[in-house]
Amino acid sequence: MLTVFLSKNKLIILYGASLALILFLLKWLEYRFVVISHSFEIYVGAIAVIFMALGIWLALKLAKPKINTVVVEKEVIIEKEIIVASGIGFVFNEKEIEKLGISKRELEVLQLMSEGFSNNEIAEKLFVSLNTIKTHSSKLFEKLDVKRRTQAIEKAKRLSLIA
Amino acid sequence: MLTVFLSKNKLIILYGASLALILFLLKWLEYRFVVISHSFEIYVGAIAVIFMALGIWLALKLAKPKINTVVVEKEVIIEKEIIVASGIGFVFNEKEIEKLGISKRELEVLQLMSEGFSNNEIAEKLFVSLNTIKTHSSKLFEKLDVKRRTQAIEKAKRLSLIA
DNA sequence: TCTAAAATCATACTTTAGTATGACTAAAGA
DNA sequence: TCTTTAGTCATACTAAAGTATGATTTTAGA
Repeated sequence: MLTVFLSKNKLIILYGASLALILFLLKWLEYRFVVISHSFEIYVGAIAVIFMALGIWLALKLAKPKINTVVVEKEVIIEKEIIVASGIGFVFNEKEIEKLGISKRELEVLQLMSEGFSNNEIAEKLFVSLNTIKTHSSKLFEKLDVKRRTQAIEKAKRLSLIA
Repeated sequence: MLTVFLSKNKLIILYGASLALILFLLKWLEYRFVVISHSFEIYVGAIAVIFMALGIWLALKLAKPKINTVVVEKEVIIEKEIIVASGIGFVFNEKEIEKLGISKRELEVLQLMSEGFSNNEIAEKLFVSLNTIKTHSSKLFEKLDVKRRTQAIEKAKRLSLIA
């Protein structure tokens, strides 16, 4: 019971502990700096920096962007190409994506590739390392059974995997 | 000139202004609270909260835009215009091709690039050397004002330079 | 709780891609 | 005829892209 609670709220507990630690640290800093004259600004600045960093960290940690793939299965009589050409909207070929076993992250990379971004630029955009993008693209090429990114783009567009 | 600068850096200026405002506010708060005894904690707490909020706001503002791939399914009625538009024939944007000064050979290379062929494969197909293809593609990138073949493909398709 | 898939990153390496520069030829115009 | 342009090719680079392999960490499911 307790262990379940612990594991389930691991993240929250971690945050609480972090906060407590920081508060303790701040209290200590307060007593250290308050005696030294003209250190008030430094103390306040430190707090500002620490909490801003904490805020940024929290936001980035908690606000994980997820791809909302809304599946609406309806009768589609007309072929994709015609729909695209008529500019009504783009229909992702989710069946094919699933069939090929392409993950969300891989799809993101594929999309950015098709927009002309380099691996480095994609890495920056997704806040991951270059190596990660290379790994993603390699797996992508395997799944798509292609050898190059240009081929991947061509095939992905043809199969309506990406816009 | 100045207005262009202002409009281009609107966001950055806004951030700067916000920061200045907050600093001003904090200074005021400092003088208000510092005289009142035992308000030190309140002041520090306020700073912590404000800067944490600022951090969260900043992170959310600057973080990666969520990719919401929403599948929109609409009832599509087949019409003559749509079928015609759907590609019985592709209309090349010859004006743009001429405007950019792209030669026939370069256009051939561009087309093959977009089909996913490597420089080597293109060279074989056109019965020329790899270096020739590299020269063509380099000139092509200059004329298209791009850095990579994937960008070239994206732009060329967007401008209907190729099918 | 245990596990498998997904995502991350690294190191080391090979292969393509792309740049810079210069040279040669053929064709088309002024 | 002279000049320009397109097309060809080479050498020598630098910069990306892609492969192989292994490791770690999340995340989601059974």
